[in-house]
Amino acid sequence: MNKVILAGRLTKDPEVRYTQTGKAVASFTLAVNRRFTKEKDKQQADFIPIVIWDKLAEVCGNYLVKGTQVLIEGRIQIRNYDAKDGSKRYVTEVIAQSVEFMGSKSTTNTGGAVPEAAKSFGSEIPPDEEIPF
Amino acid sequence: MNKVILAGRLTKDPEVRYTQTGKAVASFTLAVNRRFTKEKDKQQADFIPIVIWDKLAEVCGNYLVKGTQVLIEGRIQIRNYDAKDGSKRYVTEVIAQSVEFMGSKSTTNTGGAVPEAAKSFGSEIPPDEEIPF
Amino acid sequence: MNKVILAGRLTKDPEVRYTQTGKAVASFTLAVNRRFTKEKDKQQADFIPIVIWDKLAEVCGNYLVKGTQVLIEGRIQIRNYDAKDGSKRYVTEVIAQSVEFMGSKSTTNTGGAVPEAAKSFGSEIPPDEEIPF
Amino acid sequence: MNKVILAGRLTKDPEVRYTQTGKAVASFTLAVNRRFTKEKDKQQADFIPIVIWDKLAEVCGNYLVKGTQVLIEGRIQIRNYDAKDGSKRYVTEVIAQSVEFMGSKSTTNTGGAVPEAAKSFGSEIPPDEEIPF
DNA sequence: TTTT
DNA sequence: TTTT
Repeated sequence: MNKVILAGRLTKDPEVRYTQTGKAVASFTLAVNRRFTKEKDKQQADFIPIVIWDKLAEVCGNYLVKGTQVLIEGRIQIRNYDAKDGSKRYVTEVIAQSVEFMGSKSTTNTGGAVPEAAKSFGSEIPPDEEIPF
Repeated sequence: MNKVILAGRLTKDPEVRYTQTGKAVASFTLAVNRRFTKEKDKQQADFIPIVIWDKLAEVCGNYLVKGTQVLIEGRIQIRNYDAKDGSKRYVTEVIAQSVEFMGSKSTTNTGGAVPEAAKSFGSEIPPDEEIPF
Repeated sequence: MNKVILAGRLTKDPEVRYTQTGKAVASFTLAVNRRFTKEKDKQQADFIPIVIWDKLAEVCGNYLVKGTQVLIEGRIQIRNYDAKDGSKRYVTEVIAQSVEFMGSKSTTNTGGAVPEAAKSFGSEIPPDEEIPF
Repeated sequence: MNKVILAGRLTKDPEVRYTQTGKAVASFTLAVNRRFTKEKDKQQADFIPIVIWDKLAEVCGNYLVKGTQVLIEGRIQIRNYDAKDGSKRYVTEVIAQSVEFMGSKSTTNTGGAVPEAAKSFGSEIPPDEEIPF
């Protein structure tokens, strides 16, 4: 079990790229506000890198923009790469498995509204069926 | 581990009552929309009974109203009681441990805004401290 | 968002049935212990009805037995049916979307071990791929 | 909302230190195995840094050892520090809010068993009370 | 019995 | 750098 649930806002428009095999990958940083701790604690936030694959990446690229409020479900993943100085470096990202829009209508690139059908995606639920007992 | 996370809207204003020992208990039903399943599937929802105790109950009584969009964290609890016909009956409720307001400004009873300090409560986070290594 | 995570033990072997269209449905009750509350509080538990569909239902039917310890991810669903006395009755169930075996080797029906490949199922993760940036 | 749930095993004994103000902080790395992806994919895991504060830190220091299987609930936190070369570096950690032991009895340092009362801690649940309606 |  |  490796499960993450985050509510926050995009700090910038998503970037969408493609792997050599043609898979879409979207990425952005999510600002997740911390709970107030009484004192005026200058509204702290964690800035968490989000990565999204495939069709979900494309939908996000089309509908999310800087400031959009989303509810993300995913998992933590740690990637390593070699720094220029030869040392091994680690990046921690949340791989999103589903993304839900939340209330607040932020400005969108297109000025348009999000179609009802695109408000929630990534883990469809099968239609209700009679349970045979 | 018994953990529940729900995003939805109150189907009515919360009811707040008090136990004989003076503890506050709030309750309401949360409408949680299901994911679309392609077909026009007439916007299905689950209507989930929520129960909240103590100070959190009072805050909810003060700020939440019918239609408010919230993000709830809690646990499933099964209570049993004796029906009038003598049989044992079970109720399943979600005991909320924390409640967060979400974007969409629905009409409020008071017409007033939710104070910033009341937007999220139930599991405060201690201020950041230096980790000693 | 309608997400549930439960850790507990089956109170009996799963029952597997089939819908008229041939879909498998497994069901069982999960005993989820509550957190101790200091006093000897006689080890309380919630007994939560679990429902599982399709291939996952069959795997569960094959490997889970009374006493097996599992970690379940799913969603709350409320079903209604008509009682014999004509009134409407509601049942709350957790629809499991993934099931993970946990440590404790309980007795199994077959006396055999759970094959490594069956220890966790319901939400496979694609193999790691280079992120193109 | 910033919620993480992880099941995995400690890759080493926890380290417990103290801040200048005397608060305990425990830390260790949790190995969280990924879901199989069919192929023999050489049992991949994510190695996730866990940080625990206060009393919970001390309990963990006393009972957890390398190999212990645990279920952790917490939140993602990003800390920044200045590298020796003057650049800003970021560390991502999971701050654990509750820890539950899981089945598998791994070898312990002490050779002793975990007392029942220490099996789960960090988010106690109040004893059941009559709901006044 | 239900929310948007 | 890593657990079973």
